[in-house]
Amino acid sequence: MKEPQAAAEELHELTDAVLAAARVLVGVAAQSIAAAEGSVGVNQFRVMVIIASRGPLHSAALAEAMGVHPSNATRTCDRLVATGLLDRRDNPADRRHLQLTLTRKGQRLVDGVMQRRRAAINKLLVRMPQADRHRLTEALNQFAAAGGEPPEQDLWSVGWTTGPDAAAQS
Amino acid sequence: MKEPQAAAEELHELTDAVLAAARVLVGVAAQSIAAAEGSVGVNQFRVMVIIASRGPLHSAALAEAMGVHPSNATRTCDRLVATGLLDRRDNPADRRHLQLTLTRKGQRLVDGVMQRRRAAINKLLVRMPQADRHRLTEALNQFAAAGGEPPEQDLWSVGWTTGPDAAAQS
DNA sequence: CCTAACCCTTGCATCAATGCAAGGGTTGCT
DNA sequence: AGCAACCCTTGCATTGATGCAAGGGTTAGG
Repeated sequence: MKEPQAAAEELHELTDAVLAAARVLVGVAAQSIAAAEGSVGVNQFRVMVIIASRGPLHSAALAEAMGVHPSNATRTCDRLVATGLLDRRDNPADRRHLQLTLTRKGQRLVDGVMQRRRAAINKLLVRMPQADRHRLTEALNQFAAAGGEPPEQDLWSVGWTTGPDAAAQS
Repeated sequence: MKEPQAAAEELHELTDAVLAAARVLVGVAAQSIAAAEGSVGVNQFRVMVIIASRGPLHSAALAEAMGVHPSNATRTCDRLVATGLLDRRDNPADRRHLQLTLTRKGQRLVDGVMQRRRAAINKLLVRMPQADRHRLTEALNQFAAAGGEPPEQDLWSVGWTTGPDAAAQS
C-alpha cells in the first residue's frame, strides 16, 4: 500500500500553511486600505477597483458586477463623485448609458493602495531566504492558476479585500 | 557584480504571484462567509472569530481588539445574542466584567465557515502538481513566518495556526 | 410616429456600524 | 465608609448600504 495516510497529512499541512499565509495577506490588505487617507469605505473602494479594472462602465453594469440593486450603484457613485474620486458623465453616443471613470484623484488613491500593498508584500518577501523565494513564485503561480477566476468579489484584483475592515489599531 | 537587475525583476514577479494568490484567497474567504446560512454580517462574524480564538472576553477587551468604541461592541453583541450566536453573562467572580462566549450554535457557525474554507483551499491544492505542493508548503511557511504577527484583523485566524484539525471541533 | 425596452435617479424605509456623552454598577484603595 | 477607577449600557445623531417602486429619459423597431 502506498501511504494515503502520509499524503493526506501532507495536504493537511499545506492547507494550514495556506491559511496562515492568507491571514498575513488579509492583514496586509486591511492595512493598505486603512492607510488610505481620506478614507473611503470598503464598498466605495470596491467600486473604484472594479471601474479601474474594467474601464468605463455604465451604472447597470457596475450594479451587476457588484451584485446589488442599480439604485445602490447610483448612490454609491454619488458619494464617490461628491468626494471627487469618480467621474460620471453622459455618453454622447448613447445617452441611455453613462460613463463611469475614475478621476485622477481616484486613480491615484487606488494606485496608492496598490503600491502600499506591493511594498508591504515586498517587505515580507525580502525577509525570506532567497531559495524559498524562487520556489514560492512558481508554486504560487500554480496555486493561483488552480484558483481560476475568482468571482467578481475582488478587492484585490486591484486592490482590496472584503474581509476585515479597516479598523486596525487605534 | 551580481545582477541587481535580475534580482529586482524576480522579486517583482514574486510580488505579483503573491497578489494573485491573495486574490484567490480572498475570494475563498468571502465565499465561505457568504455561504454561511443565517448570514451574519462581516463584522459580526469578526466578533465571533475573535471570541472563538481568544476565549471568554469582556466587552471592553473585545472593543479594544476590534478597535472600536465600547458602545459598539455592546451593540454588536446585542445583535449576536439576539440571534442566539453569542452568550453574554455576568462573571460571578468580578461583576464588572462580563463573559462573552459563543453559543453552541455560534461555534457551529464559525466552525462551518472554517471548514468550508479549508475544503475550498483543499480543492484548489489537489489540482496542483504534487511537486509544487511540497515546495509551496515550505515556502508558504517561510512567508507566514516573515509576516510575523498579523494585526488584530483576523477573520482568518481561528483554525489555522497549529492544530491539525482544530477546526473540526464543534 | 409611437410603443416597448432599457437605463438612471429619487423617495421611502430599514438595518448595521460608529462615536460621544451621560448614567448606573462594582471593585479596590485609602 | 467613601472616593476614584473601571466597566457596561443607553439615548442621540450620523453615515453607509440595501431593496423596492415610481418616474422621467433615450433608443430601437414597428
